Amino acid sequence: MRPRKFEEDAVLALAFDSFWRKGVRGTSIADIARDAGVQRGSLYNAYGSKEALFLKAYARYAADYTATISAALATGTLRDKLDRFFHVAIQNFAEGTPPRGCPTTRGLMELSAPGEHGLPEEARVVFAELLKQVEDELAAAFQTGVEAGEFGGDPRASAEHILAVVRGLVVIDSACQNPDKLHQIARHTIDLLLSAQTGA
Amino acid sequence: MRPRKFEEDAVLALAFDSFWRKGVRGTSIADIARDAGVQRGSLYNAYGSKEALFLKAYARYAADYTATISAALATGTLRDKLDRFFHVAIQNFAEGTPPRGCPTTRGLMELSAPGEHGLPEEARVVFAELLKQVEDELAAAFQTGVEAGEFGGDPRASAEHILAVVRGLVVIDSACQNPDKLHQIARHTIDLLLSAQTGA
DNA sequence: ATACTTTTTTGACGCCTGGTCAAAAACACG
DNA sequence: CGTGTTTTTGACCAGGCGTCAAAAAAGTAT
Repeated sequence: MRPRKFEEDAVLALAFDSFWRKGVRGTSIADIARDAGVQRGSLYNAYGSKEALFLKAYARYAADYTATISAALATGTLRDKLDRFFHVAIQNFAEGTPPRGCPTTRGLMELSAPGEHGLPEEARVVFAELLKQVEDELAAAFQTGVEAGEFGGDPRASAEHILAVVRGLVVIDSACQNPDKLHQIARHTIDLLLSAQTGA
Repeated sequence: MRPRKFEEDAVLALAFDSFWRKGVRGTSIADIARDAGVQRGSLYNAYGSKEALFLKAYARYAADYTATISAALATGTLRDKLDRFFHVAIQNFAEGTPPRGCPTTRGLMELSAPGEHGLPEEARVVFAELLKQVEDELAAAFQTGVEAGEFGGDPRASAEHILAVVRGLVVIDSACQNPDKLHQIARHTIDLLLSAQTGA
């Protein structure tokens, strides 16, 4: 056996940074190879394809992201949790100049029809799992709120609602580049959910 | 002068269909040229670049789309309007097998940083205009609702909220391919907005 | 130590894509 | 019927993904 000459984790981090900023289709293997000081062929030998490399790099990101979300939903009142949730979610994609955007959302829009060239079905599953996990954690937070008498609505429906709004914020930010507006919408969403169904 | 040999409108329609299904980066000029029975060079002569061709094709789509939205918001109670709005919006991107997705949302995620290769800043402006127009029409519908005593919330904030949810539905659909879930979320959103702030 | 095995690395190759360009062809107009 | 303008055409380039066979490097067994 011969060991890898390059730092696998460093390459993955570096590659994902580019995928994050420019999308999968927008980044070339040659870019990654140059930045990493590695030959293109080595990357193909190690990962097989650009899409496979992306999936491996995305797994690292997903673990980080869900950990951050979990932390935001760990303690405090339901309102505290939702405030922090929106804060970290918005920060994740609205950060940087220009903002990096959301790799999950961008990835979902880069999915290709079967047979076409692009992100494979496998990627859809991975993206869907991340969304599901976030939704589940939100639902759990609402459920806790119900049990604590803070909330009277449907936990599942509310979680789905929040998830939709957050995904929408990603898209809206790409169009209008105005973080304040995002936070306004987030605030309004929280008020709507908490005020409407506190007594039910 | 020598007139164009190809039907400009037919080429634009054909091109946009491909952009819609596969994204701008995912469609090649060669594909469009082959489908249209036109030489690649002719397209470059007529439009200058793939991005410019997309922008021209997108303008046709945008006019159609906003007309559809306007029609949905034209008559009936506020609830009727919102029901129809979500219906046509969801139909627009969830139709087809596989669903075509939303060209505006996909386009926003294909925007490239200045200097990079991809959809230019000009495209962002066009996308933002479409979103703004939809938001304005929604706000007007809410405003009418306020004047008719059907609604007691903030028209602008409510319009922004709806817009965010719809954009989110596009993304969620890409991940989970379940139109029923989309309509559930839409229904929940409408109920939330209308029930919470009817009396205020 | 030396040879063998296994894996990685390397660099050349093929094919596709966006884009350019100059020459040829087609049309309108005087 | 010529003239001039525009479109069309086809060759060309750079850069992108992916492949492959040969070379190099390391572990392992003798």
